[in-house]
Amino acid sequence: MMNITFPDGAVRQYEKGVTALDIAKSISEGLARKIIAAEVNGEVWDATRPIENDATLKLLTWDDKGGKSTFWHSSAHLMAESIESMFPGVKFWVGPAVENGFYYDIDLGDRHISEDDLRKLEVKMAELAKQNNAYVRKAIPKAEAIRYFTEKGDEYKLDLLQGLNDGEITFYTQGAFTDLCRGPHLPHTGLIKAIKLTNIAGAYWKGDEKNKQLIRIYGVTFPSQKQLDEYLQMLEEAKKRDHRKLGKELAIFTFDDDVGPGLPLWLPNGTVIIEELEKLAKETEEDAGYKRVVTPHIAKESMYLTSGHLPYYQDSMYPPMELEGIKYYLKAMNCPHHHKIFAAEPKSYKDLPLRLAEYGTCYRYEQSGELFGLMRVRCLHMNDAHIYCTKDQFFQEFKAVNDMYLKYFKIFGIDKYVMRLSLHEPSKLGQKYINEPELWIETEEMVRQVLKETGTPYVEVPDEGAFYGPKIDVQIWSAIGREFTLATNQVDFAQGRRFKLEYTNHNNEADTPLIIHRAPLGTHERFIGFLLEHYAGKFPAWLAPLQVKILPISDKFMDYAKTVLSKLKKAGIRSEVDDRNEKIGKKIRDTELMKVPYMLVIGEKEMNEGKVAIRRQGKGDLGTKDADEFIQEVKTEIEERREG
RNA sequence: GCCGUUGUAGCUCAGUGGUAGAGCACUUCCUUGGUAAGGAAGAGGUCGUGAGUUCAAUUCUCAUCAACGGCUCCA
Repeated sequence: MMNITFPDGAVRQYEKGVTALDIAKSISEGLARKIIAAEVNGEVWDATRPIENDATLKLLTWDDKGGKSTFWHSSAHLMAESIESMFPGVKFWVGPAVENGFYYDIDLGDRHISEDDLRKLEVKMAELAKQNNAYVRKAIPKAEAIRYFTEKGDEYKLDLLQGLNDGEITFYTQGAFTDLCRGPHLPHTGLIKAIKLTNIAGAYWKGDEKNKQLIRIYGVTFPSQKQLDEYLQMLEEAKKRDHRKLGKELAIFTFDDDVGPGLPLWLPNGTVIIEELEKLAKETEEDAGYKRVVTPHIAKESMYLTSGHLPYYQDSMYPPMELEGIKYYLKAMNCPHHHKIFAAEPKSYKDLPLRLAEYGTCYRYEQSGELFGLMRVRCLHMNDAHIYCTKDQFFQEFKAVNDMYLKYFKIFGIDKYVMRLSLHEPSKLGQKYINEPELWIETEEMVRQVLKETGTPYVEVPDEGAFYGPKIDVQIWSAIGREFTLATNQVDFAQGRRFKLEYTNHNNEADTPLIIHRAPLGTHERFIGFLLEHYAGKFPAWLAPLQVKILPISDKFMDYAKTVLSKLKKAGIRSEVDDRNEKIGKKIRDTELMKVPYMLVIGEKEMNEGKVAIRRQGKGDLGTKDADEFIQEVKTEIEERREG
């Protein structure tokens, strides 16, 4: 007998060789039917794998994270089985579970696969699932495994085997399909009740674009049709707040074929938002001791050679224009221009920290397939600034930037993000990263200290730094689940030297400043794209393109409506009168759909009493108020940038 | 850039080898109506672009451009 300890601390005795599924059955049949896998001593195991020694045990169902990923990984095997039956002789790479489902990477040889094939595969999978085939685990000696896949002619699995040690290799078989796999898996295929293959994509082998491209098929499965339906419903809901859809509906931005891909045109409504954001940035930066500067959109090649950007960035810069033998590039970043401003006049330690800010327009030639609405564009307006400081000032300055981030996030109510400390990768010094090993380690530690001492939660990620230093990125997710960097705060110990930036220190010696690059509001493009989704288009009054819409019940009240309008305008509130010949219900509906924060319904009663009937978007009728009182309240709400 | 899908009116989308339709939006008229769609009439498209097959192409084929879903990449 052996002791099995459960999550609640209870200990029960079982025969050696018992499985988690047996244990579940001993508790209840209902539970046993739901078991997907088990955590044995903290490791996820097959529910059907015998337990031979004392262990802690947690039974995993669909509701556990480990349960879902096991379910989806097993689904990937089931999909592979149906693919192999439809396309005999295909070769498989890997088929992991992902955040929402699973995929399998496949080499189809010369064959093609279409959306229609996915529907056929779904049918085949459902048919195979119904056979309730067990997933059978088998330990295999390495030599035998190599023999198996050599006979099968599958070089991908042989490549995988190279990295594995003899004694740790297992095969899993369900039905007619056998795969090299660490597991774990479901007890049997019958648990997979609802199947949706979502899309076909190309994926480079081992994620390297120099390698052959495999076909990746994504899918998602559930233990019941109801859960699949709910999931698909949720995806539909998410699409409703996609910034590309809202951007069109609310007339925020547009693209035009003649202007070019990735070059957004900001419509009047979007421009209002841009200007409000710039106003916020300018106020905040003024308070924080920044100086504003303005720089040209182009510069000579020599500057980007000095900065070192050219060898790293050339592929994502628009090609140069050449005049009189000199190459000019559209700027892809503002830093070098700002460095030149620093260098324009001799500096003393008394001038530091020097903080230069600009909403800089940059152009980056992103690959066509990478463009994505406003989130990934080729023309961007960056909330940029560079802080030049001494090493002694660094902590204070970096912390102040961090505080500015948090202040902004509070204003916008941004709470779903991850701060990511991006570090260098020592093996790539001199290639992806500037070859200054000591400085990397030193500055990375300083940044880490700021995060720790300010109690900012963060994750560390190697091999994500900028080429000139470590950085903190703020990661967010779009409505459809794609991850983006919203804002960035970077250390730069390289460009100061490259540009020979110097200041005279206390000892009358020349010294090189440290540089902080920071963009708390990222770019207008990505930030507004994010805000559209964050607010689902319902901007707080201070950001709303139109803040108040006056809705006269009939044109008899038009004169009074115009009186109210002129008062609103005088108070600096963006407002309009709906003077269309429509019924009030229609005017309200249209204004609600345009997500205007305040509607003023005006009829005979309001006109006679000098009042306005207030309706708040999404909240309905708020009753009547004296017109002047309403104006004062809205004005305050806007000035305080309240969320509403 | 690569793999896959799509491209019809301002928007959302039907449809067809014999040069096109709906709803909303728009214009005009009727209606002056109190908190999410009043009624009628009208106007609007060389069916993304270029070539090919055909007596005939928006429809079939190819190329190209753009968008979308991924990969790679990134603020």
